[in-house]
Amino acid sequence: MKRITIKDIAKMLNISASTVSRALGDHPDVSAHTKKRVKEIAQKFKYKPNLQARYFRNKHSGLIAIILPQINKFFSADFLEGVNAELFGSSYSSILFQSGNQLNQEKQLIDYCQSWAIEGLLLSVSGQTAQLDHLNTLYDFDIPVVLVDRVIDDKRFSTVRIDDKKTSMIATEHLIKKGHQKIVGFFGNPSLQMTKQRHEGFIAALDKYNIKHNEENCLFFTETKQLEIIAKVKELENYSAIFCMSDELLVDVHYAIQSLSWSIPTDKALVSISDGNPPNYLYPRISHIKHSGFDVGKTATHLLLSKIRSQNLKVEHVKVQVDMIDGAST
Amino acid sequence: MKRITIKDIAKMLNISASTVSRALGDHPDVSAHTKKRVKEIAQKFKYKPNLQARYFRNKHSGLIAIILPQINKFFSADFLEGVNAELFGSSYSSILFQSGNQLNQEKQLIDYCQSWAIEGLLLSVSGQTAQLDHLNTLYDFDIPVVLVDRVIDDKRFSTVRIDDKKTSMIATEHLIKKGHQKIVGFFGNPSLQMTKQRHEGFIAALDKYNIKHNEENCLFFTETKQLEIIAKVKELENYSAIFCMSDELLVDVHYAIQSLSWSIPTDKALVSISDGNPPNYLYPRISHIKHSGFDVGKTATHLLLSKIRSQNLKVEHVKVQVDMIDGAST
DNA sequence: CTGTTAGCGCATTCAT
DNA sequence: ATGAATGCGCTAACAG
Repeated sequence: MKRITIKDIAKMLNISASTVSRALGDHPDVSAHTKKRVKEIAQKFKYKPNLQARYFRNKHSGLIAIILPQINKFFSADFLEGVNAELFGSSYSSILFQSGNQLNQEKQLIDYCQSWAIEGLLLSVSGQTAQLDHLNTLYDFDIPVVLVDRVIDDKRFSTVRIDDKKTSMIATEHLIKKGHQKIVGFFGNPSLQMTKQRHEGFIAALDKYNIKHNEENCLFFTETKQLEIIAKVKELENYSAIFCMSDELLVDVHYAIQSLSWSIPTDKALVSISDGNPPNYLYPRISHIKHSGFDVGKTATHLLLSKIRSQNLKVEHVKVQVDMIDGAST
Repeated sequence: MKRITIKDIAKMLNISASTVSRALGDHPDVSAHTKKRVKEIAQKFKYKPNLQARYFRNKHSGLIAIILPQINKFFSADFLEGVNAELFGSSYSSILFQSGNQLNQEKQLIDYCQSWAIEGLLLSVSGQTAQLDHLNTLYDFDIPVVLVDRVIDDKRFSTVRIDDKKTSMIATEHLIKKGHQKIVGFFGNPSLQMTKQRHEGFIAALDKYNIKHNEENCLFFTETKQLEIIAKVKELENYSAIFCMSDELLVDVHYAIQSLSWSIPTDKALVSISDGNPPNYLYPRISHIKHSGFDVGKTATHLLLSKIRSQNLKVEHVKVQVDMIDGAST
């Protein structure tokens, strides 16, 4: 069966295509009678407007693109839910891509997106991305970009994320206030700005309480390899508490602790920055700062849509609210 | 700055738009000289083809839609990775929607997708979906649909999933072979066909070994509420082993067991059908049947693309390979 | 209230 | 080897 178009309806009723278009759009100029006839036919033959054609005609694509390094289990799922929640009913749809955490793929995808005539982009940069020259064209063509979560400083683009430094500072202070002095921090890819800032916050908290530290207090993992992490955890007998900057690290550290038959929080206290999922099914519940992917997604999308709609070109840096959630791990 | 079109390039070079179009497409008829000039200008002014226009002209949208009940942490992320992996370089892009596990939203989205002139659909149905009348139009218009994971029997549509019954049978047998006779099964929404089949497999395994059972052996949870699950687990002193049909259930059951200070596998053995993630960071490692979302996504997308490209209208029911992975929980 | 015309960007005839 | 003309489906300006 063939898809029916406005023209087809027009022919059937011996009226013009524009009248059909207007009738379907409930334009006030069209008589109730005509509207009724048009809508009946439309219904009967399952007419669906062709959005590609409509948007094309109106010179806007109705598409925004999302580029993530990867669709990982923890943050991304919530993030996408947030984006979708905000997009629902907005007349915009999202096309989703993953850069595989590689800069050259990220570049390719950004090019590709532009061919799709996207009207906006939500970007979480790859671990290899150090600056944003590959967004020049988007900027030149006034296509709004909102950087999320993993961001890079660039005065041209708005960002939505948590206050990484403050967040990890709070988490670390939480441990200190519980009486811990020997604290070790687990961090991800050190080339990411997010990692740098979470690291800074960790150090700042230690400094604030005059707790001595050196390089050994901070462990970095470019890729989270469970075995490597377990090996490291084994060597932490002198520490009484562990800070994890992400869920990826948390789950492996937690596993390591359990496999060593250490108990939480007696032998090792544990705190994490997390999307809030693993802390609720790891035992005991993990004290964490909730970094809600949903909120980041929703907020970023809201901002992006407002930019698209109002040509709001003011650069904003939104810090999403975080909450400290007390578990039994500290 | 304004985006440049073929026409603009044509004007700049005082040649016709069709020549530019051909030059950009490396059509053999165009002289090397012209090609060079055209490409230089294109590069200089950052020309990007407008895919919407191109696809529109060629009467195909280049879009496939993905509709999931929700983008949950466990299965969906891997699934989307699989889809994207297969789509990469395919000249197709995906638009992603979530039905919120509600039939009316699912219907709305399917309508909406058709307005996008999608060329194919990957659908995992909502928990409320009992039959597939709302796919009639897609079927009538020859738009291929592949049902994934959560499927519904319908002779019109291909499916990609695991062999649910066999899978849970194997998992249950695994427990039985380890000497367990008192086994309880945790199941999700009982209205889903997936749940029914996993339940059947569970029962079949018990029957095969002449293990008596009744309704109390099988617990169903329409929504996975941790508290409810913990309460149930508490009552399982007479059982020596637990089967979980999904990761969602596994993590909560595991938490419950730990909170009761029962040890795994001594007090309770534990086996699950899983995407393979939680089993690796819960302690001890959980024996599970790996239900790879990635494989399902990749396979389903591959099938969908083949249907789109070759008008392959044969209905196929693909069962994705699963592996039993021995952990320390059994 | 309705019809005619035109054009969004592109690729494909059919010319030359 | 290049150009002119056409139309994909839709809507908006203009005309009546």
